[in-house]
Amino acid sequence: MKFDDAKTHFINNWGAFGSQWGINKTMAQIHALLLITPNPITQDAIMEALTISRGNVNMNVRDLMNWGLVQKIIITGERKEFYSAEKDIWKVATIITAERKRRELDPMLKLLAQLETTDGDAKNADVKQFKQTIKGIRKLGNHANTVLTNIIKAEENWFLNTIKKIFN
Amino acid sequence: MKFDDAKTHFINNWGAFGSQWGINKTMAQIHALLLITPNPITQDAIMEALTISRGNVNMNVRDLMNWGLVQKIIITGERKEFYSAEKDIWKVATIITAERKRRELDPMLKLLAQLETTDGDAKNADVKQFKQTIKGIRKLGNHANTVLTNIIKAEENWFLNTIKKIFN
DNA sequence: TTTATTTTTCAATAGTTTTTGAAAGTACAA
DNA sequence: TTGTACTTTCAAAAACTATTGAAAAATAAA
Repeated sequence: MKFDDAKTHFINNWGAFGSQWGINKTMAQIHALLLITPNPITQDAIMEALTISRGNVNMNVRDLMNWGLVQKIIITGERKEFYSAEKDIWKVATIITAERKRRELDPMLKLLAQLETTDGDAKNADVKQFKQTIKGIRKLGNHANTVLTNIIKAEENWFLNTIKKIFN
Repeated sequence: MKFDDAKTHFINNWGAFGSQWGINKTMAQIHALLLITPNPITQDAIMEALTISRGNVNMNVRDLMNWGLVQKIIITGERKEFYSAEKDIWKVATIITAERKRRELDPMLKLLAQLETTDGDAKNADVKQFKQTIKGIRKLGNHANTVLTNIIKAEENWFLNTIKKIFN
């Protein structure tokens, strides 16, 4: 496959993939573009590469920065602002994992803990099933929480250790 | 919290949660309703419980059946069809994991394998970064693939063993 | 077979999310 | 300070997704 075709394929598929996961298609595409672009680029370059509007770029780049996946780079002598993505895929995965856990799993566990305190006739079949279901989900959720926390920690430690090695 | 409030809370939050994951809100709500309902219920009961249309129920119940999360139950003497959800949360998680892997991860890995064969000047910085990014994602993807496959297998074996125990 | 009941389909409608682009806001340089 | 280059905002429009409900199809009973 020709390089330019491959690039387009990657960006578009990454966008489609993101949609399935509740991530804005354009955000995923911008992320894909920045992942395969070695040097920081401007908002105008993103606009042109993906043929999308200025506002759209601005909004989604901000979101990517909020996720911690993209950084603004100031280049001395340049008036425009440049953007660059974290390129280490394992670090990217850790950031996304940590962020989704914080935004989704943590609130879910909080809700489930609340729901477990529901009162109601313990002999009623509906109440029984409700309590059992909530308990099951909470157990699974707690398990996921432990696993994810460890993954996140392991990666952070690995990253810190790498940094330490570099500066020793 | 009163039982009925808790029920409503659970169903609505599960729906909102599903939306974040690219799952139709109503589908997630129907699933939640069936999870906490001990006995099989009809489409009419779902319509009434969630105040949604007949067509909507029919469509989303079919989707849930395609996922393998819900079964149609025929009760002798009853004209209507009844529906019931798999209640074992670990089994539910396994089904969802297996299905999402099949629908999303597998095609993604296929694409990445293709993209890795891209030709282009190996000294060009853009080509270099592209290849490196694809390679990184593929490695992570393969890792995820291994982990998920093992989780799915472990759960299936556990389930099979349980079945065997019952019939021995 | 005919009739009654239930399920399924799908075009139309409603609702939601994304995108645009022009105007307002900032920051830099002369 | 004023002008210029650039960034951000946000109301309106477009695109996309979900939902309705009535008609068609399927199924079971009479």
